[in-house]
Amino acid sequence: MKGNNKFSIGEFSEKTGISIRTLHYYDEMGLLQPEKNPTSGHRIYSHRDILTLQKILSLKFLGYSLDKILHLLNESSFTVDLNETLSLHFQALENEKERIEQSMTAIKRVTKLLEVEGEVDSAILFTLIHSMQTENIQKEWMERHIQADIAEELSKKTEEEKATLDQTFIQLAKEVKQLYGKPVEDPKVQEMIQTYLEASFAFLGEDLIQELADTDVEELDIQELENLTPSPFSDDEQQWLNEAMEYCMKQAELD
Amino acid sequence: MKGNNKFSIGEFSEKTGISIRTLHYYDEMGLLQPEKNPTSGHRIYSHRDILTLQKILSLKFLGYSLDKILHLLNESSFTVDLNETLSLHFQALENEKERIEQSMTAIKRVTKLLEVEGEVDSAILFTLIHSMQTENIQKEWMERHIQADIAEELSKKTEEEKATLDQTFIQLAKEVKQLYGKPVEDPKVQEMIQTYLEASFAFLGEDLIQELADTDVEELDIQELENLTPSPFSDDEQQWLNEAMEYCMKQAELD
DNA sequence: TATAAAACCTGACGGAACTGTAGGTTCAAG
DNA sequence: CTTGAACCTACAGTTCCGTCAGGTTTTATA
Repeated sequence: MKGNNKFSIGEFSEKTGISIRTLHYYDEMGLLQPEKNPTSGHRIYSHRDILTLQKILSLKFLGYSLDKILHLLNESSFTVDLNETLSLHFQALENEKERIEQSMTAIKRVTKLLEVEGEVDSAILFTLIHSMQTENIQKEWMERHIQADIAEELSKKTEEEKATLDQTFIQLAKEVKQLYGKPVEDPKVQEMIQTYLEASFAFLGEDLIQELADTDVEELDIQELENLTPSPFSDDEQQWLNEAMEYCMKQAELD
Repeated sequence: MKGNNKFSIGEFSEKTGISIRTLHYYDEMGLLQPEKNPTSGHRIYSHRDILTLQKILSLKFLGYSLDKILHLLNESSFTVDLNETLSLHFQALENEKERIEQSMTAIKRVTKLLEVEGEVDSAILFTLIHSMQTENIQKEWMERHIQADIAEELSKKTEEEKATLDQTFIQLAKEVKQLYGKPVEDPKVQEMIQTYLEASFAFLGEDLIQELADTDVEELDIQELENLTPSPFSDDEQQWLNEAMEYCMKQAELD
C-alpha cells in the first residue's frame, strides 16, 4: 500500500484524522464506500475518497445530519435549496449560541455569589439559577401583561445590578429561615422586610414600581408567573412571609 | 386531583413544561420519584417535587449530566466542589461557543459567495468550507513552522479580505477547469496565473510574501499542510497547474 | 520460509437523554 | 354504564460513534 494515491484504512485515517471506526461506520451506512480487495475484504481508499470525505465533513460542519448528507451526496443538484437550508441552520446555531451564553452568564453569577457569600443554601441557589434560566420566559410574560418598554428596561439591567439583587435575595432568604416563627410584627422581622423592599425598589426604580402597581393582572396570570419562579421557601414559610409583608404595607399606609 | 398541591402527571407536565415521557424517564432512573397511588399506580406529584425538578433543571442548565445530578441530589454536601465543576463547565461552554461561532462564520461566507457567484462548483465550495473548518489547525501548523507573529497576522485578516480571496480562488478554479489541456505557455493560461498570484500577493502583503519565501520547510511538513487543505482539482489538473505556475515564475525571473 | 506482530475484518453492545409506540388499565363525565 | 381522555408498563429507536471480541490477512523479522 505504498502507492501514492491508494491507502489502507489505517493510512487514510491517519491522513484525514478520522477514526477507523468512523470510517467503518461511514462505509456501513453508505456515506463513503471505498474500493475493496475482493479476496481479503480490506478497504482501499483513493484520492476520490478524500474529496468525498471532505464533502461529508464540510456538510457536517454546516450542521447537517449524516442522514441528510447521504441524500445530498446522492442527489447531485443540491445547490438549489442550499441557500435555504443554510439560513435555517444559521438560525439554529444562533439559538444554540444564545442558550450557551445564557448558561455562561448564569455560571458567572453563581460563581460570584459563591465568592461573596461563601456558602449558600442549595434551595435558594437553585431558585436563583432557575430564574436565570427562565429569564426569557419571564420577559415574555412581562411583555404580555405589562407595557413592552418596561419589560425591555427590566431585562436591560446590568449584570452588576442583577448581582446585587441576587445578594439581597439571598440575605432575605437566610433571614427568613432564621426569623421564621417569630410574630410578624416583631421589629426584626419588619426590619428585614423593609430592607428587602428597599433593595427591590432600588433595583426597579420609582417609575417602574409605580407602573407595576398601576397594572392589574388577573389571578390566573399571576399564578402562571409564580409557576415560572417557585420560591425556595416551604409553604409555611411562604405564608408567614406574605403575612409579614402585608403587615409592613399596612404600617406604611398608616404613616 | 383538584387539590392545590397534588398533581397528576398531566397537570405537573403542563405546569412545568416537562413532557410526560420525560417525567416517566426521570422517575425510572430515580431522579424524580413522586408518590404513587398504590392501587392504580398513577403518579402523584407534590410541591416538593416541583422543587426537586427545579434543582434538576438548574443543574442541567449548569451543564451536569443526569447521572451526576442523581448523585448530587442524594449527597447533600455538594457545595464543596461546586466552584470547581462550575469553572470546568464554563470552559466547556466556551469551547462549544467558539465552535458554533466558527460554523456561523463559515455559513456567512458561503452564503455571500453563493450570492455573488450565483452557483459554485460543489468541489470548490467544499474545499473552501473545509479550509474554514481547519483554519485553526492551519494556524497551528503556521505557528510551528513560521514565526508566530506572521501566523497571527494572517489569521487576523478581516472577513472582507477573506471573502475577496474566496472569490479569487473560485475564479481561478473555474478558469482552471476551462483552460485545462491548453499548453502552459498559452497567454490565457499565463494571464490567469498572473491574476491569481497578484490577488494572493495583495492578500498577503509584501512583507509576508518575503518572509514566507525565506522560510524553508521540510517536504514532509509541506505534505502535512497539503493533507489539511486538499485541492478541488483532479491530480491531472493539479499537475498541469503546478507546471503553469513554474513556467510563470521562470518567466518572471527572466525579466 | 516459518512465525510473530501488526493491521484489518465483521458483528455486537453501550451510551446520553430522551422520544415513540403498543397494548392495556383507570378515571371523570354524561 | 359507557365512552373517551388520561394514565400505566415495557420495549424499541434515535445519533454518531467508542469499545470490545474473535477471527483473518498482511508485513516484518528470524
